Amino acid sequence: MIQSSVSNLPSPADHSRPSLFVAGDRVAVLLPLPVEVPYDYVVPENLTLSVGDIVEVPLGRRFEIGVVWGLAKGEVDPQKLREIFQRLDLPTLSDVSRRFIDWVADYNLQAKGVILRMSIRVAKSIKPRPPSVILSLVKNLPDGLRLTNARRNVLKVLQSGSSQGIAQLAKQSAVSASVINGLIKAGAVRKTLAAPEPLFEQPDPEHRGHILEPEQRSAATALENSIGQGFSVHVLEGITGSGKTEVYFEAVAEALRAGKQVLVLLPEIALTSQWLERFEKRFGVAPAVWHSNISGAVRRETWRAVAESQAQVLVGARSALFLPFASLGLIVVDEEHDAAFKQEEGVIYHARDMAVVRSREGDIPIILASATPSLETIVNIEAGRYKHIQMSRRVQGATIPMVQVVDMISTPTEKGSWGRSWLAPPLVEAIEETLADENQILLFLNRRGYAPLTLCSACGYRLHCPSCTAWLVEHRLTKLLQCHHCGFAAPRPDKCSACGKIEHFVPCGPGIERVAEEAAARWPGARVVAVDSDTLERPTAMAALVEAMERRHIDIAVGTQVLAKGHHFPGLTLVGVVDADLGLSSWDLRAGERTHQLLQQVAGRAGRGREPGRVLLQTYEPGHPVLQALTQSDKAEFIRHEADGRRVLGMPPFGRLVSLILSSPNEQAVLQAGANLAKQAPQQSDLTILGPAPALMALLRGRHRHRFLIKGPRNRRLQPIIKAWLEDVKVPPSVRIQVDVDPYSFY
DNA sequence: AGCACGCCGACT
DNA sequence: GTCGGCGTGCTC
Repeated sequence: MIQSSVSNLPSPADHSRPSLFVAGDRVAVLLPLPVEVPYDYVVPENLTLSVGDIVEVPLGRRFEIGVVWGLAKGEVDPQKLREIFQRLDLPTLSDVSRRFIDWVADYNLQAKGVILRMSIRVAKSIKPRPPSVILSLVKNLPDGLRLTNARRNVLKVLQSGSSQGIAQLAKQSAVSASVINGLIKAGAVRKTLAAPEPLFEQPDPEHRGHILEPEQRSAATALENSIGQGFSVHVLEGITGSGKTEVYFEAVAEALRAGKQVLVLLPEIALTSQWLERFEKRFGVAPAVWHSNISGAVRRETWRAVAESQAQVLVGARSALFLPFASLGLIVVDEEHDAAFKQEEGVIYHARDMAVVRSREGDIPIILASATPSLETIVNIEAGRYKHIQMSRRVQGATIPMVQVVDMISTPTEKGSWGRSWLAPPLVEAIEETLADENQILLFLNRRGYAPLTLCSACGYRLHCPSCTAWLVEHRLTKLLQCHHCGFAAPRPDKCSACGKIEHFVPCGPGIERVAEEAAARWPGARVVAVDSDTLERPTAMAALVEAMERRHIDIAVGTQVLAKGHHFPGLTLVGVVDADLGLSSWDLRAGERTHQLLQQVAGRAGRGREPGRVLLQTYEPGHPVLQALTQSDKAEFIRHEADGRRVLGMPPFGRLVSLILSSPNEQAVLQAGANLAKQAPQQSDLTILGPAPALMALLRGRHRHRFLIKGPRNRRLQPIIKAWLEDVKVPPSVRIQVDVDPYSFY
């Protein structure tokens, strides 16, 4: 849906103006702060700057880094102008990067500085990397050199070749650094400086070509041919197990041959050790990696390596899109349908859509890969804006799993010694057969913890979060009731605060811990694990789990979507979806589409090895179009149904939405602000404005929330209208207004 | 984002 | 009487 807005936006600013600035010039410097516009500064004596240079400037009583954005407009009181302090020895931000930042800020109605911050946040703490020190023996030892034992040791080590770094040589010769410094001073050892060692090894496009099947080969060729040919969007659609990754690796290889950098975006959750292993197998070395968990030093070196073209391939989560690539030649967005690409907090943007914009600004190809492309993407294919490559065969003879619906109305669960059951007889039977065959089982339930709700059996009081509109979820692992929205956690109270009864709280509904409890009770010999984001907190936990699965140390894994994405377990032949209806009821225009994608993905975990796979979906609505589409494998019909529904309502991708969320700890202030905005709401016949209304999550982290939803036709830019509206209305600063362009979640 | 300025509650 | 809480507003 980005495409249409791309075409009717003004073309990027003309950069033909002079790009060198000398002493006395006034330049605009964009700071990585919540500022809408660049600030003006004066270029000092002895400094020449170009657009994109990273500089340090005085701001108030401190210093801040910023980027030269262009010539100053000259509207600022000359009294206020201050001099740029210095140019930093960092790579210049490219024209493309700067245009991209401008575009993203405009489109998402965010302050430019905030977008810049995502690009250069780490630059602040980067010191120039010290050159590497090379120590070597001089040809003729100086006369009168006093040779001690320690000195002899050092010379002996150096005789076998030069050495790097004083500390290292000292260690090798078993002496202290002062001995080496003494030898340098005496002229026996020569110290030379060289360029720092590159930290990122170059991936080799010819390292080990994958043998592709004919369908994969022709897909790969189409992608390879797009490299170097300017902007294009290819959608690589292939069912799970069809080998999409190996296919787009060939496009990556082609970009490397052309000397270009490649960015691969994955949803955070799919960025796994298995993916990295596949990359290393194909290219000989690991790629550079970028996500929210990488630590300071690695982060800084990676940033620099990307900006200096040292790192040729970078794989990362959505924030990697804003890295200042010096010579980007290809972007791949894998699992493009995944809602995790939508950043929901702080700076709100959709990484897949912005990636398309980044490609267009850089005039390079982009590949969107998925087994279940989003409706937005499908509509773009049908309109001819995106090229479509389809793969419909699983590689290496693996078959497509058989999907079967378990109707929970006609085959209800039966009680057992462990209490209520969550597994209906047909699923129980399938599990027993699978256990007997010594194969593995995945029970999928997208609910963390033990029980999603706890209530008082005496009065019906439900335990809820004190600062959010949400139930507290019981976690037996930690023995705490937790709020999944704000992090509130407390032990279960003994006494009901409503009726005063003691010990009357009962868990309601299943989470993965509870299903695992049942499985362990039913099949005492089976090895059962429960896996959700809580149990995978340590970074090594996932790798350990994958290994345990591969070595068949686990029979039944009960897990949330952390288990459903990006993994390949050869021994897994049965997938049981405990509650296929979860997610269908929530009021969210993409609920059906998302559930379909998620279930398809889960189903794809089954039967990726030699044995055929089987999928059972427990549901109370066996006739629902989402489930019909899965059992009859009639995706096209489902998509048509989904598209028709949205077209009729003028919903995305056939219309545009912007959501405004007003929030404050003070409910009165929110109501007042909502009323003020409503009074001034733009009145245009083709716009629909809904609200203000309490948000679904009316209280979140102690803030009261009300929202507006603005709906307009697809060919209409809503941003200028919203911008004018928000500038018109004064809202007390205690009320925060979050603008969400193309909203995905509606809480 | 920082940082100062400002206006109201408990302290050496 | 001041110290300091964080609400508010500004930084070229």
